[in-house]
Amino acid sequence: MRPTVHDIAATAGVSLATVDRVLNGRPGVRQTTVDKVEAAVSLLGYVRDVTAANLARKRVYPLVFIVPGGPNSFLRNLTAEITAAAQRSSIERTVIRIETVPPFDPAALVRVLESIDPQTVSGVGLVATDTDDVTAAVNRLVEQGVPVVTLVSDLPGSQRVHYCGIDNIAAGRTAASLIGRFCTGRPGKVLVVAGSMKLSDHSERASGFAAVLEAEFPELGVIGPVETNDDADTVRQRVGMALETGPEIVAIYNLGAGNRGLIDALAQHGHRNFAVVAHEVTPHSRQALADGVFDAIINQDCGHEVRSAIRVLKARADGLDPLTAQERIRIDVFLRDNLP
Amino acid sequence: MRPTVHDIAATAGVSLATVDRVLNGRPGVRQTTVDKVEAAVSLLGYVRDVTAANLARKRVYPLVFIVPGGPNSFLRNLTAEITAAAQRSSIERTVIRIETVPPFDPAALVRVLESIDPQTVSGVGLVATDTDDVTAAVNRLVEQGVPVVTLVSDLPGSQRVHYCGIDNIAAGRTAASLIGRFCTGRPGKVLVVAGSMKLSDHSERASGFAAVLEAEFPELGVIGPVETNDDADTVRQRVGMALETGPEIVAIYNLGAGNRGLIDALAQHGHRNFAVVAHEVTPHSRQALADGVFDAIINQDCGHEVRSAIRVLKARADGLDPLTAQERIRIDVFLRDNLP
DNA sequence: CTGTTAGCGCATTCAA
DNA sequence: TTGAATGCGCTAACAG
Repeated sequence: MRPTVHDIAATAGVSLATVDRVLNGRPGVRQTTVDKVEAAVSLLGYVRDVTAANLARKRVYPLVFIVPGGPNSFLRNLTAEITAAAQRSSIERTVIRIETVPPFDPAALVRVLESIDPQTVSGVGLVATDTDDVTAAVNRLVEQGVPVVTLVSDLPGSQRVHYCGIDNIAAGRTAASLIGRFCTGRPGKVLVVAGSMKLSDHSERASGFAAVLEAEFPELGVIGPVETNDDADTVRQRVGMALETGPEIVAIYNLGAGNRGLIDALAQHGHRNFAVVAHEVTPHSRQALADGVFDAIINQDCGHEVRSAIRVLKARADGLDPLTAQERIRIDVFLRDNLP
Repeated sequence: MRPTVHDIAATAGVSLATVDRVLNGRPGVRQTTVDKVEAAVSLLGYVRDVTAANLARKRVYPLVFIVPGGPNSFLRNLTAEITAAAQRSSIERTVIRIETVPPFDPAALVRVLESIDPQTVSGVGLVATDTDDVTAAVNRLVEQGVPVVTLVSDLPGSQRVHYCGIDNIAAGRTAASLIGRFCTGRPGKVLVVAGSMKLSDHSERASGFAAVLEAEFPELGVIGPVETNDDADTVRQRVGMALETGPEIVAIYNLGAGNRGLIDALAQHGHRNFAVVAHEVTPHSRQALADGVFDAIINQDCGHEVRSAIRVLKARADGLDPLTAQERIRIDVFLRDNLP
């Protein structure tokens, strides 16, 4: 039977209220009494029953998630996962609000961040654009005591308490290994397509990719990255142009969104045995993988990311830090055969 | 504010005790009263606060895990994860007992299963050998009302309530795709090494592998599977012999354990550019991947498996079924670059 | 068949 | 600076 506050009170020779004050670090207790209580705690090996505490306190965790809008399948899926989590709110004692902002608009992000009331919000998650104003706004919030986590794309220089997403440098390296192996010695160029180098996830993938390609597959060179703002039409145009004018292209790595455009361009071109690696499983990319148009998809499970973000935010709101092992988001590599 | 039992009692015009009886399906309530209460429940959209219920009931979940002993790194890691979960017992209201049995010994498994008291145990997890006696013992337990889940290796014909592990057919298919792509048209044989075809995970991997190889890479044939009982020494010997006598071997797929033996055999042989795919990240296999001896590792996260098993078992013990989406165990594909 | 009452482990008024 | 008493949402005796 694990010890309770009653046991602590008894062995320390004080009342429940005093035990509670010490446990929660509230003022108004003489140092000698504090010591007595703490002695009893460590003697009995007391650990607080968080569920009982939350019950007594009627604790709820008001959380805000800020997600870019727009047609991006992956982000829509992310939003859906947040909505699903919101549905489970009553059982998880959370109150989740989703704020949609225009994509690629740091100023809008900042505006929402600044509108957040530190008194009534116990945690914030956002898909960040890596710019100074956003970093500053995040830092301000953290300094006001509101834990902030980044989702999908990190804010490396900021005070955010956690990043819920994959290691994008490793993801880029993985893409390079796959493409290098799939080409097996055939010399040529790899066309790299990105959304925006202002997104830290995109720039990290690009650098990891280039590093491995240069070091391990010197027979392959890089064209790009060409930036498309994650717009499918732009992807289609830019890839189409590149394929026309660059007959030496043997592989394509799309490290951003807009896979639909890539698929269209490839179809128009009557694809000529390119090795193609892209990111994120969506209806389109899944079909392309099944059809053999894509050779591999690198994916992050945004359901995991959302659930992890919520766990981390709740834990930090209670002043404790969560099990990091459980919170690592994996780089999924999907071939046609292990698609879930 | 979400409704409580008090609200139900008030709108149904009955007492708390009656509400409780209806909610928990206890007998001794007139049908008309039951209806009244249920009407109130659905009217107010009541959902029970499980944490409060567990608090009041002093609920604990006594769980038994049955794991094969022996030197197998993966299984030792699995055991470690169960132990880690047991450490969190007090907070998760579980009481976890680990039973170690000799590996490849169905009779021992059956003996432990039969020793389990349905009155005092609320759930069982086991790494199963796919034999009739084990299936029968599992079915008996389930019929006695004890939920049983399989870990790592399933018992397809049984009444087990859930399987916590990867889709092994897909895993085998994935291995075949990787090996096929890595060999790129070079004809030859693939040596397939397994522990025992009595393990459903091994036999499923073998069949998935063979299917894809045959359909998509006809230039590659299969040698094996050779069975090693997951013993590293046996693996070393059998692989060594095969490499001596089979100069046409261009790739190796070890779908079982004993990677250490494989690594040794390859080293002795002065490895001649084989494509090598193995299962499970362990200290040895990780090193082999880093050294370029292995080309890919297919992995299952046994920490996830254990935590999933516990969630499922707890949920079933309470008569509810868990979110399946969250409980799917993924097939991890690790290259040198995305090793965690 | 139904209701009253006393807790589960903890937090929090309100007095002392 | 400390303690007694009440309640969070739910379950479980024990009465009626």
